Amino acid sequence: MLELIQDDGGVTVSSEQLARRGHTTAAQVRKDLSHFGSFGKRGLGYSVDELKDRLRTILGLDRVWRVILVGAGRIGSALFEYPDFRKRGYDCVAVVDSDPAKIGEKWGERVIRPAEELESLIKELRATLVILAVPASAAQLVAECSVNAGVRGILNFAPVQIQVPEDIPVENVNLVMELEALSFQITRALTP
Amino acid sequence: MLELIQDDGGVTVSSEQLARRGHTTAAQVRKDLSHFGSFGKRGLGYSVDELKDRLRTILGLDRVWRVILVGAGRIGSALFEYPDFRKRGYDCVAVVDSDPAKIGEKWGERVIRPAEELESLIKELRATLVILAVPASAAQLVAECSVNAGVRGILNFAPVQIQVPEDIPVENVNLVMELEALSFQITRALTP
DNA sequence: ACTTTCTTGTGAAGCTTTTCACAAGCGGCC
DNA sequence: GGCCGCTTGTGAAAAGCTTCACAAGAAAGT
Repeated sequence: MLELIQDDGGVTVSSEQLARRGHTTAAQVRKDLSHFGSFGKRGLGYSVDELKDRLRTILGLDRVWRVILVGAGRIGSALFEYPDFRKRGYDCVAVVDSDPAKIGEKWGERVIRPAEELESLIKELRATLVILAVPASAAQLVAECSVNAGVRGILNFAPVQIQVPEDIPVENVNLVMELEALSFQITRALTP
Repeated sequence: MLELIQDDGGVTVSSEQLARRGHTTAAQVRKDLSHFGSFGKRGLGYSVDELKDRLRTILGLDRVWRVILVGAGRIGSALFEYPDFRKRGYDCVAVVDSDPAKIGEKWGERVIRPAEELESLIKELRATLVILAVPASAAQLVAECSVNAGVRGILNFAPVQIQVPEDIPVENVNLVMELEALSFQITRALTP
C-alpha cells in the first residue's frame, strides 16, 4: 500500500488514509504500529518512506530469503513464475520434484532436482524457507525432512495440517478452504 | 480431517482428537461446534459421519457452486487443474481472459472466452463465485463488473485490497504476504 | 508569539474470544 | 441395576483485541 501511495506521489500518510485503503479503522492502524514504536508525526501523519523502511525491517524484509520450491507441478510453476517473488526479496535457489520425468527439466536458470537431494540442497544452499507444492500424501514427509535439514519456515499448499516443532512457523494456503469460506458466508447470509 | 479419519476407519471422534489434528484445543472445538447446535454424544464423542454431514450443510457445501475463473495465466491454470476442485462441489463454468492470443484456447472442456463477455457469462451461466487470477491493475475493474453482474463472492489472488459492497464476501490469497508472514515470525524469534 | 487545525500515541472502556472447570449424560461391565 | 470411566455442552473467569476519547505535539497562517 505504501508503495502505491509513493507511486501516486504521496509523501506522508495518515492513519485514517491507511485505514480506508486497508479496510480497517484509524485507531487500529495506530495501535498496531505503536506496538513496534512510534514513528508518526502528530499533526502530519506518517512519512511514507520512513514507515516503509521501518516495516521492512520489522517484517524481516531487509535481507534476501533463500527459498526451495518442492513440487514442480501446476502450483509450483505458477509460484515460480510469480513476478513479484524475487522483487520482494525471495530467491528461489532450487526446485525439487519426485517425478523422474521432470527431473533435469530447465525452469529459467534452475534445473529440477530429484526429491532425494532435498535435504542436502537445503544444507548446501542454506535455504531458510521451503514452499510445499506437493500432494497431501507427501507433505508431512517433506516437511519433516526440511525441518531436519534446518529450514526455518514452511509455506504449505497441501491441503493437510502438517505437524512440525512449534518453533517452526507454518503458513497454510488451501484453495478449496478459501472457496468454502465464501460459500459459508453466502449461505449464512441467506439463512439467518 | 473428518474424511481422513473415515479413511482410517474412525467412526466416532472426540474433541480432543480433533484438536490435536487441527492444532487447537478441545474446548475450542466444542465451543465452536456448539455455536451451530449440539451434535456430539457425551462419553462417546462425535459421529464422524454425522458431523461431516452437518458441517457440509453449515458451510453450504450441500450444493454445487458455479464458479467463473478470470485470468488464464499461471495461477489460473493451476487452479483450473486442481483436482479437488470439482470433487468439492465447485464447478468452473467458464474461463475468461483479456489476452487475444489466449481466447479460443481449449482447457479441458472449456474454451477461453474474451473478458468483455464476463458480465453476460455470469448472468447466463448464473455463476455465484468469481476467482480473480488477474494482475493487480485489473482486479478492481473485474471485481466491480462481477458484482454488477450478480456474483455473490470473490476469491482474489491479485495483490491488492479490492473495494466491493460490504455484503459481498471477499477472500484474499496473497502469496508474497504469506512468505512475509513467515519472514516476520522468524525474524521476531531472533530479535526478542 | 499566538491561534488554529490536524493527527498521533495511549490509557481506559467495551467487546469478543479463549480457557477453565464441572454437572450431566452415555455406554459398558460387573 | 448400579457403578465407573469418558466426553460433551456450557456458564463463569481470564485473556486478548478493538474502539473511544483526549492530551500532547507539530505545522502553518496571522
